[in-house]
Amino acid sequence: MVMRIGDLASEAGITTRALRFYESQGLITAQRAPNGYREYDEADLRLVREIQALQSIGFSLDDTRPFVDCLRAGHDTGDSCAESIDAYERKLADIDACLGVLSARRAQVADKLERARARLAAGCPTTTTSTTEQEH
Amino acid sequence: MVMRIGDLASEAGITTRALRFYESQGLITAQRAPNGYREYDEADLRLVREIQALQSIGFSLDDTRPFVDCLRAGHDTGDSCAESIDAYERKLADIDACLGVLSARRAQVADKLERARARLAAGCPTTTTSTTEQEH
DNA sequence: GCTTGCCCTGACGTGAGCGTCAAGGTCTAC
DNA sequence: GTAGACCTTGACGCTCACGTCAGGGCAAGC
Repeated sequence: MVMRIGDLASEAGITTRALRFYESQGLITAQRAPNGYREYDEADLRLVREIQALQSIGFSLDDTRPFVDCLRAGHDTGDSCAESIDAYERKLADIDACLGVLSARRAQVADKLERARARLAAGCPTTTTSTTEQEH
Repeated sequence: MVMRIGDLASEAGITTRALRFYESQGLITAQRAPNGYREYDEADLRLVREIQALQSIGFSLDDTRPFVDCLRAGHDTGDSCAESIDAYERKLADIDACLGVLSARRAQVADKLERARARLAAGCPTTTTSTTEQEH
């Protein structure tokens, strides 16, 4: 089942521009028809779907490389290779690090918000003009 | 205490380029000496410190605007104004949304990792060549 | 006068993942 | 033969917060 770039794009729910970009990044390749048109098959569709699935859970295109390589090496799933497992672990570590940073930030922002609200509720003066002037 | 851009930069632990950028974004302003040099005072240092503090907890430069405006309006702290409180709340919501997405991703990646490992440990064939061939 | 060190503006580069022209070739149907 | 739908490459645009030149002015010490 030979597809042209537009066919593959609509099958995968992606743009042709994205497909050409993946090719420029070495993630996918294409046969060429005599007229220069790119030609793809189901294996390519699988690759693109793998890329999409990984992207949707936070993988960058570069992160998907081991999975793509694994599939292209003939494995049934992109994560049947040790490199893919490693990539999962690294991503998990990245996410955990990110979660840690975000949680810390959340706490700081929540704290600042609470204090600011408290000051507001207490009617604290927000400008340091002299008190005697204010009472005049 | 008049400072030139290099002085303010080293006081704030920032680059002169960053200061000029803040100015280009309308966050800070500077007096000009007759020779064209920018001149700053302690109030400007406060502004920059506020910007830095907010940046460090995840605020974009644009997000810091209400705080900067609040300080410039004469308030003692950048978060003495209602707009700043709003900004805190929006940021908190952003962070929570981000935390939600990240947690979901974490779960998905962890799940995929676990399954992939299980397949590996179970010695599942990773390529679908015919079984008879494999047993030959 | 010359070096040194500060300052100025303007403008391009960075990274990610494409979007969006521009200018053209190809194939099919009418 | 021509309209329309597809394809090609190339190149700039976008976000963000600056980094990093390039090319030049200003001020002080020797």
